[in-house]
Amino acid sequence: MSQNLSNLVYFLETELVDEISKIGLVKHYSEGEVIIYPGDKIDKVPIILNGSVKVIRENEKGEEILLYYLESGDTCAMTLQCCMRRGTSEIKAVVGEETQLLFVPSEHMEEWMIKYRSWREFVLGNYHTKLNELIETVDALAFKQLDERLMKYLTDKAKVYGSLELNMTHQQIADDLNSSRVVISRLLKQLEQQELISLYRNRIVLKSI
DNA sequence: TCATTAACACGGG
DNA sequence: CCCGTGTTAATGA
Repeated sequence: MSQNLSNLVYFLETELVDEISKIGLVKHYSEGEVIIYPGDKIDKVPIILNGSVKVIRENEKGEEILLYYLESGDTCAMTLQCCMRRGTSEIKAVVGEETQLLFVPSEHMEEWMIKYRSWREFVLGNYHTKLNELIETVDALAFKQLDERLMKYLTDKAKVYGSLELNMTHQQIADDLNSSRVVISRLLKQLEQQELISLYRNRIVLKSI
């Protein structure tokens, strides 16, 4: 396990990796499982060993928007921030595909931030990339038309799964983008005519990322 | 004007 | 067959 982690986050000090492997707890999740609900008390920091996790913001009506994905070697910036303040979660975390998470009790966070330069870099690096992804998402929501959002959604998915081939229905996409299937079907058809994608039943193939 | 809802036919798996 | 897909018409924001 510690081997697994040090491969993902190669610059962590060996001393730190030892410490993590001593107190860390590995948990396995399958697709669709909810790891964190809004309002949950956070006392552990997750690090993604493999798979992918969707970080989702929910309003009071239960409507959702996808903030960003977490992938191997990522930690959740939102959760970390919760841990440091000993707060509750503002977000929901759902497993995208089969995932292994490494949990580290949050009481070590402050100490590690001071003690380990590599941990600081790891955390700040993650903050940086996730904040940028969040800005991209905000841009897409605020400024882009649905067709551009759809294309971003498809390429994001392709990146997360590491494949140009996506197995999902138009309805699922419509749900994720808070739209209707009619619109998604029409836009996908347009993208196909622009030769950006190919459409099949339950399957969409991107020409490139 | 453009999205959503409902309705319907087609056909792939 | 079942349901995902492609379209259309009516309605609403």
